[in-house]
Amino acid sequence: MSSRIDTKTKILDAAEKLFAERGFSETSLRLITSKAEVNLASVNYHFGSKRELIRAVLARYLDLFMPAASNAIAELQQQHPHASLTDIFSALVSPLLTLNSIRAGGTRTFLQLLGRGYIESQGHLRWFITSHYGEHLQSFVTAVQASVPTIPRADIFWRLHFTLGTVVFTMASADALIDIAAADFDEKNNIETVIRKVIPYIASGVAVSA
Amino acid sequence: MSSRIDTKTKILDAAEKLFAERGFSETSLRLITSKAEVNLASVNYHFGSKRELIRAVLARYLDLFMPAASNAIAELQQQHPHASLTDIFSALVSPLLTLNSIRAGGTRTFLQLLGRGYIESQGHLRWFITSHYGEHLQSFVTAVQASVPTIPRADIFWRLHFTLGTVVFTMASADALIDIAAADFDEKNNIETVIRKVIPYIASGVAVSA
DNA sequence: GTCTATACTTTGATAGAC
DNA sequence: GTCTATCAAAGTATAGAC
Repeated sequence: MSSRIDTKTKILDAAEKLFAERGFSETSLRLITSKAEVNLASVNYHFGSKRELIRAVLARYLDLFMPAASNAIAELQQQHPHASLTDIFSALVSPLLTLNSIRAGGTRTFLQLLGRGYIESQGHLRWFITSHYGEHLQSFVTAVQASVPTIPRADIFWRLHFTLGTVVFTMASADALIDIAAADFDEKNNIETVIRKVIPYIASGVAVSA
Repeated sequence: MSSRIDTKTKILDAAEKLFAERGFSETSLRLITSKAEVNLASVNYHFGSKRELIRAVLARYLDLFMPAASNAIAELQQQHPHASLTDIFSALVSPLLTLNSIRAGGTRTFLQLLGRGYIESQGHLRWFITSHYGEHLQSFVTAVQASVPTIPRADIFWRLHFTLGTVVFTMASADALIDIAAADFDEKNNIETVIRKVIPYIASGVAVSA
């Protein structure tokens, strides 16, 4: 019985599925609460607003992914003190794919939500992530800096944001791109093959000598 | 007197300014029509819907930029039959900056609108652009393919979409990034310096041998 | 052909009873 | 914690004036 799950979780589960499928603005609270079989007003009671609900949906994934990611970076640095950029980016793949064991399609859902959220939210999500997961992010940035010591810090700042854009945009439109690649080039892709394609692109861009 | 401008243009001017400042979903039609000093219903009369208005605002820029861009590519290919990827991307800078002569801050406004629109619109804008400006896009893709003949077509497809993500996301958040770079690295940037930073990144990523 | 007044529908949010 | 009722704001649609 789904009624054994508490209301808050029922809302999060329904919202996550609908947000990933339809985007945030196209998903009404009434649709979420009807799918979740809870009362409309319970969203406001448990989360305060739709914006906070979006954050909460993402936080469930970020709370798993961020520590796993910075652990993976730390392990990499222990075993390979001079890890390459490609090594660093590749180290994030396993924590990403682990999300599939939490929920079916977890990796895809998380990256789509992150992509859509990062842009639709007009900077609110950027603030939320940097303030809540700043330490994890910093360990990643430090690892990148160590791997390309000749690149000025300011350049690394810009290029990591270029990289964020590449990843976030690609993941937000991953379904459409996979369909197009299948139709035009007869390629069978999934979220993991797309991740594997993007790593050489971003590693090359971050390391380029201007 | 602003009343000498026709209603359609008054709506487009007001909408463009507000969309670039606040984003699409944060800008109501009532705000647009009150700034434009026209009746609310005139948006529906002239454009049919808010979505169509967004398209029309972008189309004013795309109608200028797309032919200018494909002309610039054609000229480059005549003068440098073996132009590099960096040459090709750099050739787009001048058409972009020309938009500043149409309207103050035209380049910045266009790229922000394109960035925000491309993601918020859930694929509708992708369809609109490829169907209305497909020939111009194709001449660009062909030039890229010629400059990196050893890269498979499918890889170029993916990497050009990675590039689109990089550019679109960066431009959509350009104001915030410029502010952060000023605070953290004492850098003074504007939209042109950001464009100059992104070119080596994307040129390197598209050309990388996987 | 254009424009305006007005009303319809959906949405996020909230107050108050239980 | 949950529910009903209700609100204000937003996108949309239409009838009718000019």
